[in-house]
Amino acid sequence: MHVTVASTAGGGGVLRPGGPVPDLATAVREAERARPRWVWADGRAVYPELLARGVRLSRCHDLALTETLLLGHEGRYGEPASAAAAYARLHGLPVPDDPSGRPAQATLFETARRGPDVTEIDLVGEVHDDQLERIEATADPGRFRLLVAAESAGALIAAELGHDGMPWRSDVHDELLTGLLGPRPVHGMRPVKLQALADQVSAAFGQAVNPDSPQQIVKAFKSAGISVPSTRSQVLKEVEHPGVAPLLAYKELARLFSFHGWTWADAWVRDGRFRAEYVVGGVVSGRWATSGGGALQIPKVMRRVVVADEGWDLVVADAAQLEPRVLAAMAGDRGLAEAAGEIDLYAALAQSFGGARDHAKIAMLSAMYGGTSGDAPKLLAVMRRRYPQAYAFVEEAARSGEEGKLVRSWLGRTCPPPSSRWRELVSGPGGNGAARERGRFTRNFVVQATAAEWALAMMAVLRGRLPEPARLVFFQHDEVMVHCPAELSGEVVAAVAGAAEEATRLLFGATEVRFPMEAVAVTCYADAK
DNA sequence: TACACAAGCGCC
DNA sequence: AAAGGGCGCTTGTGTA
Repeated sequence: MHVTVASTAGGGGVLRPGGPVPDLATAVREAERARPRWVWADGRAVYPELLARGVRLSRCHDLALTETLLLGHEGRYGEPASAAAAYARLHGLPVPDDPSGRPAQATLFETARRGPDVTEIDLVGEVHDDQLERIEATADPGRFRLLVAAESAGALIAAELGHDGMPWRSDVHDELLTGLLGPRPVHGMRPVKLQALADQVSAAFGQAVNPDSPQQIVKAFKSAGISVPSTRSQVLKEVEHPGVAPLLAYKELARLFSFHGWTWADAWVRDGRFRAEYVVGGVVSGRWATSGGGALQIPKVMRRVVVADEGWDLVVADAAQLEPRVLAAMAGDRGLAEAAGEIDLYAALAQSFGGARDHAKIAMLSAMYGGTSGDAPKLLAVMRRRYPQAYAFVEEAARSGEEGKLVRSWLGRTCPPPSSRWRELVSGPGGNGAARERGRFTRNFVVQATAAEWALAMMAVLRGRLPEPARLVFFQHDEVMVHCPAELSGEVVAAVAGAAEEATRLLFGATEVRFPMEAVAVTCYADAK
C-alpha cells in the first residue's frame, strides 16, 4: 500500500489517502501502523523533521532519488531530478533547476513554478504514477524496482544515521590530539609539537619553509640541490635529506589537526555523537558521499575515539572482498564463482596463479580497475585463460566505455554519458588516452556500482531486522556499525549475517557465490580489526 | 575580498 | 616509459 505525503507550512501536511492534517508527525506516526510505503517528493525535506519528533518509518519511495535513477537509465543524465522538475516535464512547463541549497528551501520555489492550482500532493501522486510506468519500461523492471526500493531505503537510513550519530568520546579525542600534537592552541596557532616539526624543517633547509606549501618545499629541495617532481609522501620517502623526516611527520600530524582536530569536533560532535551528513547516491556509482564532517575519511587512528555507551556494544561488520565476489556473481563465471564460494577468495584463486595469493589479487584488481603496470599484463593473461567469462565481462564494459556507450550496474544504475569535450578529444589526434580513461571508468563502474547496490540492500534488510533499541550508526561503502545494548550484540551479529544472505538472494538469486559479512561485537571501534 | 583551482592525502 | 576506479576536505596560491 502506498500513502503519498506532502508537508505544508507550520508542521501540517496532507496524506493521501487521508487528507489535510494539522500535525504531520502525529498523523504519519498513526498511519505507519499499517506499514505503508510512503511516497514523498524528497525525503531530505521531510524525514529529518519526523525523526526529530520520534517518528521512524519502514519504507518509502523517494521521487527525487528515483527520478535521478530513471533519468540516468533513459540516457538523460544531469537533467533536473526534483519532483517539481519531473512534473514540469510531464506538462511541458518550464523545468526548474534542482535546488542547490537545502531541499526545504525549495518548497516555495516549486510552488511558484507549478502554478497555484496544483497542490503538492497532486504533484507527488502524478509523478509517482509516471515513475511506476517508466520503471516498467526499463531493461529489467524487476531489478530496477529493487534498485528504487534500496535507494529509497538509503534515504531513510542516511537521515537516521545523521539523527542518531556515531558514539564519539570527546574526552578520548582530546587526549589523543593532545598526546600527538600538544595542548589545543589558541585560534590561528599551530600546536606546539606541530610547530616544533615545522621549525626542524626550516632548520634542516637553512631557511624559512612553510611545510604546508608544496611550492616552497620543492624550492627548498632545489636550493639543496635535490629535484623532486612533487612533495608526495611516497616521493619524499625516497629522498635523502635531513628535512624529509620532520616534513613527513609534520604532514601526517597537520592533517590530523586540520581535518579531525578540535575545530572539526566543535562543528560535528555534540552530546557524545558524531553526526555526519550523508548524501545518498552522491557518487555516480551509487556510493554515498558526505557533505560535511568527512565521515567517509575518518583516519584509522581515530577509531579509538569511537566507544560504545556504558553497557552497550558496537557491532562492526564489513563485507570481505566484496567487489571480486560481485564480479563473479554478475559474470556467471563458474571458476570464479567456485572460488568466491570460499571465505578467502584470493587464496582460492592462488592455485591458478602459480600458488601466489598476491598474484591472484593483483590480477583481480587489475581486471576491475584497469591496471596495467608491473606484473598486471602477465597476470591478466592468466585470468583471461582461467576465468574467461569474468575477464570478458569487464573487458566488455571497458570497450563500451571507450566507444562512448553507457554501461549499467546489475540493478540498472547507469553511468553518465561522455561529455561533448570528451567526444571532441576522442575524435582528435591522441584521443586514445581519453578513450582508455573512460574505459577504465566504465570497467570499474559496473563492479563498484553493483557492490554499492549489494551493500545498500544488505543495510536495508539489516535495518528492518535490528532488535530495539539497536541502531545503525555508521556506514562506509562496505562496512556497517550498529550500536546496541551488550546483551543484544549476539542477536545483531546474527542479523548481519542474515542480512548479507538476504541481500545476495535479492540481487543474484541462487548463486554459488558467498558474500561473507564478518561481524564482531566490541566496545571500541579500534578493537574491531 | 571572494572565489576557483591544484596539490596532497584520508577513506573505500 | 608508464600507465588503477571513486570520492571529500584543507591549505596555499593565483586571478578577478
